[in-house]
Amino acid sequence: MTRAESGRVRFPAAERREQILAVAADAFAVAGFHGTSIAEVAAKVGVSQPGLLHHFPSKDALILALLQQRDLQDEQALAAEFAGVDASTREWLVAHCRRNETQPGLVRLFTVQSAESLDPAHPAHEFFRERNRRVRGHIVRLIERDQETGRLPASLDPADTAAELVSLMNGLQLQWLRDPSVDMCGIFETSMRRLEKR
Amino acid sequence: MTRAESGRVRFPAAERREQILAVAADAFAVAGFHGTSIAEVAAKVGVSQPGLLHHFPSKDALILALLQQRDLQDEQALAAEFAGVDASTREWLVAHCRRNETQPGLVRLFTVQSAESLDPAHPAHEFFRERNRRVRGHIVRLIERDQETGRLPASLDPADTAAELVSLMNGLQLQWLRDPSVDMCGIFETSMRRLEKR
DNA sequence: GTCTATAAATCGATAGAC
DNA sequence: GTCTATCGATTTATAGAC
Repeated sequence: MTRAESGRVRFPAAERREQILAVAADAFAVAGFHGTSIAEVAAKVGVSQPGLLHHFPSKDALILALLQQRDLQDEQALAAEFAGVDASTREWLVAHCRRNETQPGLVRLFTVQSAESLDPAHPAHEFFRERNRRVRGHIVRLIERDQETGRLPASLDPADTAAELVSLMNGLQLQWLRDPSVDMCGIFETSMRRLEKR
Repeated sequence: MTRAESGRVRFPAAERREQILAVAADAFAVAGFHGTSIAEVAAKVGVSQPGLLHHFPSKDALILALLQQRDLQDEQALAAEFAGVDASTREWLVAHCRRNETQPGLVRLFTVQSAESLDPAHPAHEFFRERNRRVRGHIVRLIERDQETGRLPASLDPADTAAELVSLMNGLQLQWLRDPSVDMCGIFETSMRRLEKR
């Protein structure tokens, strides 16, 4: 294995990018950013390491593109599912959870990277800061609307409750990844119904 | 900087070990296992890299010793605080939280390593599996005792509730590390009081 | 679009002197 | 208990050919 044919199996750039992102998603989800080498990703894709860097200029650019793409995809998929539906906070979050239950790889990617990115030197540090801000803001609005319609008690502090719900969801994901027998969404829904009771 | 004096500033083994563990705790908490090099830890301690490896035979041994020591220390400190006290689940867990609030470095170490150790190849994979099992088991017993004394509703499922409380605590830690303005323990206590009602 | 070749740095770990 | 020296493997990234 050295030369013979070289530059074999060419793909359109867009397609090759998707292949790389798919393999990188698994790798970063399992071993984290520093535990994954782009050479290892390239090998699994079936391309040389410089071949990979032709599509993504650096390792930092790769993981950032990966997280942004997957986050956007997931957000849009769920938004489409709830287009025009007047869902309660519980319905919306439980649906999100059920969706997560079908894609453990994606959950693991974001759980691992979320913790790793606490480091200001991590390439996705700002990405996760902003993402967290956005998610909490969204939930705050859901809660406030539920309070107006009486679906949630007015006594709840929207900001604190949003922080609690995000925390519970993130923590349950970690528990579930470590032990899949944990009823992630069942426990979350039980907790949300307790919130609804006066 | 080369030779001149060499082997300077000797320390008793026990003391040097503690110095190494202290520096390693910060490093692994910030950059994770793969993001930290033992040479970097050694330099901050003021010892050569082989000098460090004299006290811990490998990088794996270092982080494992670190996690076990810190976990044991923390567990004993809190156990001493509650010696002979008949604390409720809420009191016990909130006290744990308040203690955590005073040591963000330790919280960060365990939060980051907990996620990173989802990888079966991580040196602390089994450590965190076992630790999680133990912690949840302990909380299950606290809940069952509170149910017997009527401090918690008998309708709660102890195992699911323990998983929920551990998840909420872990998730809040992540939120708090990312944004220290989050009222980690206040939110946790509010959630626990909601559990007690009804 | 993909490769080979290689640079330049860093990694964990060992050997052996003091 | 600590060091220097060094091995061997691995890392990200670039240069340049096809």
